[in-house]
Amino acid sequence: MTLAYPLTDARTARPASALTDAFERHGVRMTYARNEEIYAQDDEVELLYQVARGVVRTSRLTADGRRQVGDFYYVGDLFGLEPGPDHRFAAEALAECEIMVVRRSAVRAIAGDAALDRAILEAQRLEMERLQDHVVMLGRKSARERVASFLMSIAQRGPDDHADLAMGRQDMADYLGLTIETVSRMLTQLQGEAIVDFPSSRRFQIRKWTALEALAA
Amino acid sequence: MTLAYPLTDARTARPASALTDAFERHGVRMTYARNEEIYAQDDEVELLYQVARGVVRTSRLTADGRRQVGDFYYVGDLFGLEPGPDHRFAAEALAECEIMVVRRSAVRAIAGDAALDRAILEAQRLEMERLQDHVVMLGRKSARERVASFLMSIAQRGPDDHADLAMGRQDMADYLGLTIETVSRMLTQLQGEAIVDFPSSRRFQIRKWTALEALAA
DNA sequence: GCCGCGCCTTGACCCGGATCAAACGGCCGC
DNA sequence: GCGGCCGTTTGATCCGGGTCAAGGCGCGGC
Repeated sequence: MTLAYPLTDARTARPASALTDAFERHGVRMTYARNEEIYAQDDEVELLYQVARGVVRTSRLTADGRRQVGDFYYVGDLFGLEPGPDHRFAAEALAECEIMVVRRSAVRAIAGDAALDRAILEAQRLEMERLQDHVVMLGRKSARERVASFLMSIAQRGPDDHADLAMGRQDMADYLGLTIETVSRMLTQLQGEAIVDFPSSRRFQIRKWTALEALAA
Repeated sequence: MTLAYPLTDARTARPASALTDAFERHGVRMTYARNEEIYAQDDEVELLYQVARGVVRTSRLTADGRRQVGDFYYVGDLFGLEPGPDHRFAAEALAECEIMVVRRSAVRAIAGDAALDRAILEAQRLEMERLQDHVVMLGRKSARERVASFLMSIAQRGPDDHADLAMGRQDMADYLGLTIETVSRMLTQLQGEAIVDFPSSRRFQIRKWTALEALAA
């Protein structure tokens, strides 16, 4: 993802500096290569993570190899906040990433840091709301609607109407509960209707916001 | 739901008495008729609820009338724990219910009640894990697998292998992201294979646990 | 008993999305 | 510039589950 403006948490639209400070003071900066695993499914939950550069995806593999992507995390986002004793989703770097990492115990030790506390609660809230939306989407939306919702949510992150997809078609498909072919077809279809425009396969622009909004349902 | 054993929280297998006490002291007991709304989608979050009798379902309606059921809550379960300022799912009584209700502010006032705090955290953890499982199910499982998982999860609640469905086929379908006809067909199919047995439409017994487990994936 | 009403099941058909297969296109190494 | 590779698109076909339309069945009212 290209950073169009200074380091802020795009999801809360609040400066992330207080949070970032806490991570700088108490945490470690790690670098992960493309597709490298940050933590595994069933790993013990003991760390808290923040994206400093790059994009992260969480995913879960079923016994027979089907994959469901949980979510994507961008610069400033906290992740790894699962409430149970171990991770039910793995986390991987979508592209080369820098991740700030702190131990849960360190978090507890510096509890009272109001900015950090607020940020964690806020991240948990977002996590849950996105899970709820994900359930509704997977349970009740058509392929076309899922793809439209996805493009909307990406586009809403940036200030202008041009946006970059950090992930490939397979990751989109596994997030949306579809196949790669269906995702591709829906994109072609939306482009054919001049609702969106893809100058390249990873970059797009929304041409008809209202049409896309109506589809996203 | 028929109570097979004394009032305990079936999901945590811990006696619910301490929790129940807190609700008795600080809360109000309410009665709701079948299909009555306990809180609405978009209502402000201000209360905390516990099922004392009956079964509750949460659901969300899209603009064009499609419905997704979030989850079902049984005797002892806490619900209404959404972290945002307002409810994204409504809650309704599946059958006649008694619900213990306390204000969030009262909860804050008696914070430090260790049993209550633990119970709330535990309920939040369960909520999130069930959302995660729901996402994987809706994203990546076939109709047959979804129905099988659902029956498994119901059966696991009770001590014996006979179980009652508190909900009708439409509620199951809306939980599983299917239609009522598909749910019915899958049940007939599983019964045809002697994996489960339905002596009546709301009561069933699992005959081949391993087969069902394999299906539930 | 018998009717009526809700809920559930069954059947026939259709369609959206999966599957299988091939072609396309951007990008990197040479 | 030219191959080869990987990710994406496109095409043809299939099939799981949705849709539409009848029955069946249990239950309560009369």
